[in-house]
Order: sequence, then C-alpha cells, then structure tokens
Amino acid sequence: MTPVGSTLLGVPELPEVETVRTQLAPAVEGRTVEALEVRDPLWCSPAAPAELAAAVNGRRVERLARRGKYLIWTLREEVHLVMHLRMTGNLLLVDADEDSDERSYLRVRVRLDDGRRVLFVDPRRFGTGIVLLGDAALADYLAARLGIEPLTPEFSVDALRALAKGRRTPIKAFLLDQRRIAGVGNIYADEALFRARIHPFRETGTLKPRQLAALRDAVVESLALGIDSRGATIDDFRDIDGARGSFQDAFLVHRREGEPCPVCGRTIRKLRAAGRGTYVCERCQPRPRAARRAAPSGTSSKVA
DNA sequence: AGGTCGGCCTGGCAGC
DNA sequence: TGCTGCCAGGCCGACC
Repeated sequence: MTPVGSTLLGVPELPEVETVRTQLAPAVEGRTVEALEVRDPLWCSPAAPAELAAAVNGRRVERLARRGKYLIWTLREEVHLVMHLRMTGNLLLVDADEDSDERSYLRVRVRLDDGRRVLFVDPRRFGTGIVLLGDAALADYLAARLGIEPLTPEFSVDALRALAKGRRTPIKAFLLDQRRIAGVGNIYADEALFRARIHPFRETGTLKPRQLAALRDAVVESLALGIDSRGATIDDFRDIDGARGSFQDAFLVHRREGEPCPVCGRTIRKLRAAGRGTYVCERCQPRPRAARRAAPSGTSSKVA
C-alpha cells in the first residue's frame, strides 16, 4: 500500500493537502476513472452519489490541483471533482488486492482504469465532495470561498495590507478566514503569529506595516516548512512513532502548552481565539492593551 | 454587512 | 470499572 497523506496528527491544512496532491498526481493524471463509489451519501450531500458517478465515470483525469485546502480533480470536458478533507479526511492509494469494503471509515472509492484505487477514509465524516460542471462553475465555487493563495506572488505585503486595512477582527480570526487567505488553519496560524511576534488577539487593522510584512513572511515560511516536513515524514508513515516525532518537532508553539518558549523560555500558554485552541508565548507576543482585560485564558486553568 | 456562534461528526479521554 | 459528557476544529448557515 502506498499511503498518501495522514491525519494521525493534526488537521490537514494547506501543506498536507499539497503533499497529498504531489503524491497522488502521478498516479491519477492521465488515468480514467472507471467508477466513483460514494459509500457515504453524507460526503456529497445534498447531491446523490449516483449523480457524481454519472458525471465522473469514464472520464480521463487531466490534472490534480490544489486551491487552499481543496483538492481538485479536473477531468475531461471541464468536469471537476472537488474534495475537502476537513478534519480527519485521508486519501490512500491502494492496489485492488489491498482494497476491501471492510476497511474502517471508508467513505469513497475511486477506481482507476489501471486497477488501482484512491480511497477517501474519514472517521469523523466531515470530509466532502462535489462535482462542478464547467470551468466557470469551478471558478465561482472557489472564488466564493477562497482568497489569496499564500504561496504565490499574489500574496504580497501590499495585498496583505489591503486585506487588513480597517479590520477590527482579531488577527487569528483573520488568518483563519479562508476568504482572505486560503489554506491557513489553526496550526499554521499559531506558528505564523509566533514567528511574526504578534499576539492572536491583536486587532488586524492596527498592525504596523512592518508587522504585516513580518506576518506575510511568517505565513509563507510556516507553510513551506510544513510542506517540507510533511514530505520528510510521508515515507515512513507506516511507522507511526517516526512520523509523529518529525511532524511535531517542526512546530514552535502549537500544542506545546506548558513547555518553554523556544526563543525566550517563557511558558507557552493555551488561549482561546476565534473559538480555537490557540498557543502563544506572551513575552514574545505581547498581549494588546485592549485585550488585556478580556478573559485571560481559554481551556487551561493551569498557567505556570 | 461584517463579525460571532452553534451545528455537523465521532474518537478519545477526563471525571465522576 | 464503566459510563457520561465534553473536547477537538474547518466550514457553513443563522443570527445580530
């Protein structure tokens, strides 16, 4: 079996989806989808599994692309199968003799014309799929949901400044809003804010140009590091312990509550921002004055 | 209209 | 020990 992607640790964000795309593309591009079997109707609701199959079956895969956290199968004649892994979705590439209906959490099976299968496995059933007919329909779908792609030249300091201007929302919520910047999730938001030395409660519109520049660089660096790290661990994915160590070591503050800050040694705290568990060094990332009176802590009661 | 919040979903685990 | 119930969070839709 060739495992592609993992959700053993953390939620698939841009780097993980990109890793999946990189690994999967050579196996599916140029192949024909013999059968799309959606075994869990929730996956494509409100559309019916048969509708998706009718649109997709028998078509050749021209390209596997990524936009934000979406994985896009572009088939012949502008048929687009758009997948989202959400929280616990995972894609596996397997041979026929490794495939079975008994596999736990199997939601979708894509049978290719070479006998191999791509399996969408998802314990929590948050993952989704939709078929969009026509390039315009795809463009509309993505444009309604996603903003700037952060690993492109379009993600400039000027662009970030324009997005941030006048916004009163906390910067963490801003980073998680896919309609502004596409692909940043909870992990990389924490990592980028730490690198840029910005507190997650900081009001977005009050950030100085220098801070916005630092944040832009930090987002790009964090995502790029995530892609590198993912690539490094994908090969020994079957070795759970090996994958785990390498993956977590890359993160500076995320999920490191109670540990010393890697820069200054102050204990990393867990807060709640934008409804998410949020990790911060409040010496490196000083809490903004306006937020100091707000609830000082989230789910954690123990603060060293 | 921009911002906030609950619902979706289930494995894992804290707490009784 | 075994059960209950809460937590995790990306995205969407309801609400203010």
